[in-house]
Amino acid sequence: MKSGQQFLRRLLDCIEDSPLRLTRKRRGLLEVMTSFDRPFLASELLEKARLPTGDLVTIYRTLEAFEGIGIVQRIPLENGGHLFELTEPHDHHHHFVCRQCYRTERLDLCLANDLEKRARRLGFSDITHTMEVYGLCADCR
Amino acid sequence: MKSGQQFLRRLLDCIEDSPLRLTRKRRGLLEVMTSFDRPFLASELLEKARLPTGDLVTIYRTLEAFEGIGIVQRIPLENGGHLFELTEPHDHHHHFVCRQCYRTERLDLCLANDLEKRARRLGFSDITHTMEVYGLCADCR
DNA sequence: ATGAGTGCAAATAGTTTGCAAGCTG
DNA sequence: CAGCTTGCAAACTATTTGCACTCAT
Repeated sequence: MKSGQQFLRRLLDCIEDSPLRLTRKRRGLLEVMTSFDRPFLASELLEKARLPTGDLVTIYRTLEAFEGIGIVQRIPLENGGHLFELTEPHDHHHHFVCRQCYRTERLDLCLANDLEKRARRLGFSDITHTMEVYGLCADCR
Repeated sequence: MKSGQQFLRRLLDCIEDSPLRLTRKRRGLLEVMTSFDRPFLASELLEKARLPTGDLVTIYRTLEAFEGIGIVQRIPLENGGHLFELTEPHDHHHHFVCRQCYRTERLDLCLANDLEKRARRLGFSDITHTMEVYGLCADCR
């Protein structure tokens, strides 16, 4: 529940400023996403959303579209799956993730600059990076 | 082809010092693994190994077992899959990974201490972390 | 009305599980 | 010779693709 209306408003604006179409479904999904108090699984979003109808495929495509305009960030899990997080546009950051309950804490530390510089020096382009910390949170221990 | 015989010898010793059984199959797989000049996919190992017989299941179980005693490291890929790397025992490190050809470069930078300290402060235990840099290598660009 | 978005069915990729048979210490 | 290992078949999870239909602009 990221501070409510103004946040939602900014995200809606962000979609309208993008080439994406603001459909009823997307409006609905966006609203449901703001109601989570933590990053969520695609399946959790589907479950909580079940708008008129709903399909995991649409969830994935929507998340991908939103990720493309920078309002959704993807958090890789140890098993290959992902958590998704609705964020301020292009607010890149990392997380501590409980491998049991999937609760996360924000990790304010990012080596993007250093890593990209090193990667470029090695001849890489189109550089991205991940950095996640997994553990058992106090509640799950 | 990590410097050959002495390396292989150390790994064999490592297995013998572990609770794992040193079977003919494992000996064979270990040898094939040393013949790679870069981290490999489970399927690549199967293909190159095809010892008398061979099965992906056994590849995965062997990799898991070797990972358990610290001579195999797992490199997560963007799509949820993994590369595997035969290393000196417990030689934890990270990588630059080409998302096209899967060639990797070693990344000598690890925040394990800092990250674990922060995680513990947040109440996490059994802490692990990942940090990978993905890009297109010079050859693939 | 044109093309992006959606639902349904089906496919994929990578990995895991169960169980009977084989081999190692 | 007990029990770790292996093979085979099958299941699974998360995600993707193809195609016809629908809806936003």
